Amino acid sequence: MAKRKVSNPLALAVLGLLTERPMHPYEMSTTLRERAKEQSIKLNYGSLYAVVESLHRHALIEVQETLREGRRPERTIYTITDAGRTEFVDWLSDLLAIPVKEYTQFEAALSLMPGLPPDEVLRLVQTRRTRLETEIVATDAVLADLARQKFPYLFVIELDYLQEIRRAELAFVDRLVAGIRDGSLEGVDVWRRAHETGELPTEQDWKEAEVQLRSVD
Amino acid sequence: MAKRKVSNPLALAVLGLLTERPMHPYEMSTTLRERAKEQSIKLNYGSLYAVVESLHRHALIEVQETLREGRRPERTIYTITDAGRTEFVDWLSDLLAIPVKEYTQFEAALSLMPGLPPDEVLRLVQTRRTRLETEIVATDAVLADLARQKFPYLFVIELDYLQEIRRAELAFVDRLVAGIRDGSLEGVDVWRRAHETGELPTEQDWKEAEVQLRSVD
DNA sequence: CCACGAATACTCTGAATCGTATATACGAGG
DNA sequence: CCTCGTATATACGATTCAGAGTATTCGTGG
Repeated sequence: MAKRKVSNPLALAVLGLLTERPMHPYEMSTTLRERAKEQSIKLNYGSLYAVVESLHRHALIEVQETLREGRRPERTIYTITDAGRTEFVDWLSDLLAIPVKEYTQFEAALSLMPGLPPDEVLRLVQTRRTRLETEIVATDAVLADLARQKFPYLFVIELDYLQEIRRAELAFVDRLVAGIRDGSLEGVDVWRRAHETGELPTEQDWKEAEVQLRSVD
Repeated sequence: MAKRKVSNPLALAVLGLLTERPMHPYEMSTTLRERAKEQSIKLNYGSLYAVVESLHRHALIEVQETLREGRRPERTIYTITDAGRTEFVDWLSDLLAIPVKEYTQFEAALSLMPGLPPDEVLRLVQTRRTRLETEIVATDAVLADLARQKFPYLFVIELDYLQEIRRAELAFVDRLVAGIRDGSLEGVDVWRRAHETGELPTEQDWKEAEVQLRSVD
């Protein structure tokens, strides 16, 4: 997976849009919004204009024309170049075929979780559980509505993916809640005691785990 | 979830470490590495020093002493302040209790997927499937090894979470593969034809879907 | 039919973040 | 003696972000 000149996924979306037809940046942003791609691709003006400029610098897109209606700011309309089309296909293919490690906030939180006492964590993840479930139900309703309207599922498949992931997280959280509650989570006792007495896994313990852990990278 | 003065999760990890004992930045980085937290929290020098400086600016940590051994670069040893301890607990609690939307590359790719023809996508996600499975098996082996050594699962719980998520993705990919292959994926026909004739969902179609989709935000 | 607040259509800025390269010291191994 | 690996950072350009700033146009209630 070679390094890309422009690496923001928003740039991939821009290339995708320009594959359909020429557009100016603001139109890209509204189109993405309309199609709910904002859900899956982070969009903000600052980034959009920067990304477009960068694509232009790297000759993946080019200016078709710039025009002005009334006294509004100029609009610069871009088209995609052949290099751009190639990059789009190549990049998208990579993303589909090669899993890349992503860092989520929750993962970070889990790895620092022992910094809070178990009963506190229990309360917190129970809250998370509730919220997750609410989100899942809401999105399910939307998907059902769309299905009723015969809107092709294919174009909102990323929502379905999201749901699958959320459900998995929900399952994980449920296990965690149960594990803390009934003490079946291996290590809760140590954990609880640590927050009473201050005892934590020693550097020695880590040394012994390190060999295995290293291989995860 | 109020905005934090320092928002990089690496900063949370730094606070966590300084809760245990005073450290200098380089030691933080090696400790995180040793504990495989690098797996779950993105770490690079540039960010680490910047983040420490920022924490310092905001009085969440303070300099304990700076010392020099021989003619090596100086080491600046930091301690956590009361404000820092509070921030740590507060921030970590937030992350555990409140699900936040994260944008993954694969989600972006899925949402742009119709830009490639279905049979190409089939090939690509099959590749992904294989790689995912390999990763899952490898990490399972590591976890099993650690269990055999009686290393407390609690301290690598984030790996277990990762696995759960990966398995969910695998299940999703499997459904996708099957759906394209046997045509049961709603819309494949339209999709395939689009890549032969250029027909895509109209702006009108999107307009109709928009009401529902908007509510997902 | 007009005023004025809301929405539309953009641009700009400063700060945070990233990746990567570099400086420099020291100890160990060949 | 030379080279590597570990130790302890700093430098720096490019990217990314959040949100403020600035015009225009639209919608609506008086």
